[in-house]
Amino acid sequence: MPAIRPLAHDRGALSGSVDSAAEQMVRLWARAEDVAQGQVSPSQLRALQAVGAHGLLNLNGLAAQLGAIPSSASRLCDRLVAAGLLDRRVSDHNRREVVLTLRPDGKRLLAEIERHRHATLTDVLGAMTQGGRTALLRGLEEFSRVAREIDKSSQHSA
Amino acid sequence: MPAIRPLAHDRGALSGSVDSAAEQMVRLWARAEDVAQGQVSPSQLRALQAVGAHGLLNLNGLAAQLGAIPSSASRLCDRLVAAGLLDRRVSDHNRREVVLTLRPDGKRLLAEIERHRHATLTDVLGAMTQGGRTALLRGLEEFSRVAREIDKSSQHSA
DNA sequence: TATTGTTATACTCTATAACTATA
DNA sequence: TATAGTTATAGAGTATAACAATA
Repeated sequence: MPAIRPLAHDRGALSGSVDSAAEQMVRLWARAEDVAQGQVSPSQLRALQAVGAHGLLNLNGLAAQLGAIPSSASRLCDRLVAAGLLDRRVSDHNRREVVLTLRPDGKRLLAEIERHRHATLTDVLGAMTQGGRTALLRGLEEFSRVAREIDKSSQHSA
Repeated sequence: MPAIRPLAHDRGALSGSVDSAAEQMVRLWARAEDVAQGQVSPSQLRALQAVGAHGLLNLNGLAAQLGAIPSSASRLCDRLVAAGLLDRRVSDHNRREVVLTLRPDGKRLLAEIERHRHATLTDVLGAMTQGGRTALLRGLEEFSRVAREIDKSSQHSA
């Protein structure tokens, strides 16, 4: 705790501005997933995204990614398999384990969301000034780098 | 559709960079709500946030804010009232309507999340360079302004 | 008759606990 | 015995449909 923090007040005000401005970005980000509405539930989508991000997962791994327990993940997979979006088969190396992979329709769904998110973002960026775009990119890149570092060090202390 | 878009490729690449950088910000934003885990479910939290943002709401209004139907909102309110976070009373002006307001514990919960979000954001901003902070603020403010405009005009066409 | 909510009913999501199969 | 998953069972979230109360 430094004895003198002359910028503390300004920094608090700045984070308030960033906070409210970031809200719009968060909203836009989340709305891309609306294209999956009617096809899969939010939970099912998170499961597909977890499998998509990790390539191969077993059931405990999926549960860990979702912050859920294996039985919940198992039920989720039941429905995703029934919907033809996910493949669940016994591992070649350990017959206790299952291996979860995306089926083509599952991959298509994730790609569709990503495409939609990218298109919306491109629209907004295209309507911004060149200086605004440059500033946003610079600011976000430093932000995400610093946030990752802080995240890492706080996990060590937890 | 303009005939010539020389910047189309660059713009697409830029939105990809912004996309991945923004992901970290979205994650940080969402994590603030983890402080409510164990107290209320995500759905209940969204309901509290909707009431908090609008001050007064009737049940149809809440359902509209949640993108749900009145019966679902009614059940949500049952549990929030039982938990002492929400107040549901008959309107003075129209005895068909109910008026939903936050109880002190409900307000405290939302304030706690906001405080946590603000603190995390302040930590990250404090670890950034002055130039990075300025760029981020400028970029986000223009982004959110433009995104709101596009949102508004797309609602008109929908 | 139209509007505002609530209540049955049913399906999904989730957790706990008990179970099977494999190592 | 420990590990990986699955299957009862139960509570919460949600929608449809039927209902009561008010305007």
